[in-house]
Formats: sequence, structure tokens, C-alpha cells
Amino acid sequence: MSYSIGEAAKMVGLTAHTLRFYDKEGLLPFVKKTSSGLRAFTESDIEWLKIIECLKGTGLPLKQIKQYIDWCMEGDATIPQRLNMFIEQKKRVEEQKAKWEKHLEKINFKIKYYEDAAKHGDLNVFERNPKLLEEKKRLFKD
Amino acid sequence: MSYSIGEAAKMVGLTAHTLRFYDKEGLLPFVKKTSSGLRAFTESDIEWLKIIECLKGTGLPLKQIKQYIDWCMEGDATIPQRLNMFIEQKKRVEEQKAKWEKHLEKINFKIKYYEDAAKHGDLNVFERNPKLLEEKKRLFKD
DNA sequence: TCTTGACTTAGAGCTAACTCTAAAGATTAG
DNA sequence: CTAATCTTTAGAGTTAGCTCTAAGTCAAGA
Repeated sequence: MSYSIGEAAKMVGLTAHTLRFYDKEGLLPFVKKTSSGLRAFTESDIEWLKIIECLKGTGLPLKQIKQYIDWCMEGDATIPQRLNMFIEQKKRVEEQKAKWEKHLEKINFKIKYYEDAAKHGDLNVFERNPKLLEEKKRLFKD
Repeated sequence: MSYSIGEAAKMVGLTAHTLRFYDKEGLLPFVKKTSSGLRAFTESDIEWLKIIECLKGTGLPLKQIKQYIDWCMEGDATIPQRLNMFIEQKKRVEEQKAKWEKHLEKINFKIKYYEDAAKHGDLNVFERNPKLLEEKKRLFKD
């Protein structure tokens, strides 16, 4: 059993346009075509799409995703490169998560700030709540 | 005391080009100029840049960052909008974090997979370790 | 004063990742 | 068999966010 490009697109939350674009960019060398030229996505292809989505969703550029796919097509000799790639990606994701943690603190501060401002209808927040000023200094000092 | 565009850029990890681009896009209406036309960034301006970085770094498009800056310039009447904006952004960051968590599980799976493959020099991982196949099914089922 | 380097503007160019169009061929429901 | 709805290709267009250039102005050290 296989899926048309439209069905495959729906399954992974992309458009058929995007899948064709990925194919053109060389990201889908594994997708075969029917005798009449239509792309036929197998279950295994859908899994490929999911791992592509995983890498793209964690910020890896399409070019590097293509590099990974190319390695996969080359065979067992590239196993170390592929392993290394996922280790690097894990590192990047964890760094990014740490960054977001810091950003989130600033956002939480702003929420507290504007909640007080909204309650009183003005921005004299630090006069009412000097501790918040301390928090601001701590968060924005760098 | 104030900073030139180059100094300000260095302080927030951007280039002077980028700061000029932001200014052109209306993100820095608060930055004043000297009598001879040079931008002079104050400590407070640097803080603005940091909050812009925070919003950009959590994926808010420049257009919406500009919207926020515009609200700030309009005065106290827009406090509710600004509060709401940060609440929404917090929500987005937390959703994104959850997504990354899921992606990270897949990446960790791939690391385990390729570690075994690298150790044995081939991809017969699931024959050696059927439990990993179960994990794969769980992670990629959707 | 001269030189060096940073700054100014307007505007062109670039990259990533789509997004869409047109014209033609394939598939499917009735 | 036909009409509607896919799918195909090549290629143009779009958007966000820079990134760079040119030609000129300004500032600071020897």
C-alpha cells in the first residue's frame, strides 16, 4: 500500500508543494514513482518525512538534512558521520533550550510588570514594588 | 554617557548593519541622534535591544516586535495589549519547548541506534536489540 | 592638519524556505 | 465516458531577515 503526495503531505502536516520542493532539493531520493510518473509514498517514506520534520523542527537547515540523507544513501561507511550529526544536533537543541529558559524568565518578569501596571492603570510599577526592580536588574544585567 | 552604533551592536551581539536595519524597520524609535546625525544609544536603549533580542530569540517576527514597540510609544492606554502579548508569547514558548522535547526523544533514539550500528559496523540494530524497535514504533507512531 | 576608522544614507543583493502558476497528464466517482 | 479532482514539470514570485556597497560625513590620535 502507498500514498499519493497529497495524502503523504496531510499525514506529516505539510503541503504537496512543500514535498515536491523537498524532492527537488534532493531530500527525498528514496521516494519511488509509479509507471505513470506519480510519486508513491510508502510507510517507510513517511518515517523518513518524520525524521526530516524532527531535524527541521529543531532548526537544522535543509542543506544539512540533505547531507544526512545523502549519508544514509551511501551505506554503512557513513554510520559514524550520522551518529556524530545526531550528537551535535542534541547539543544544539539543549543549548537552545537553555537560551529559551533565560528568555522565558524575562517574559515572566514582563508579565508580572504589566499585570501590576494593568491593575493600577499606569507604569509606576517599581515605585509600588521595588523588589521587581531588583529582579529586572538581575535579569537584564548580562 | 552613550554608545555608538558599533558599541551598542557589540554589547548585544548584533552587527551595526542589523541595528540600522532594525531602525529602518521602525523597531528603534527611541534611539536619539547627536547634532551631527550619529545614533547615540543610552543604557535604556540597550535594555530595549535586549528585550527585542528576547522576543526575536523566542521566534516572534520583527513585525510583531514592532507592534509591541509601537504600543510602548503610545502610552499607558496600551498596557493591556502589551500584557496580553507577553502572555501569548509565554504560551508559544512553552508549546515550542514541548515540541522540542518530543523531537529530542527521537534524536536520542537515533543516537542509541547509531551507537550500536557504529559498534558493529552495520545497521542490523533491531536484530541485535528488538527492544529498540519497540521504542522506535512508540516514538514514530503519531 | 592629516589620516584612519567609524559613522551616515539609500538602495541593491542575498539566502532560506517556501508558495504559486500554467499547462498538461493521471485517477476516480458517477 | 465524462467531469472533477488529483498529480506532473519548469519556473516565477514571495517573505523574512539580514548583508553589503557606494559615496559621502564625522571623530580622534599623531
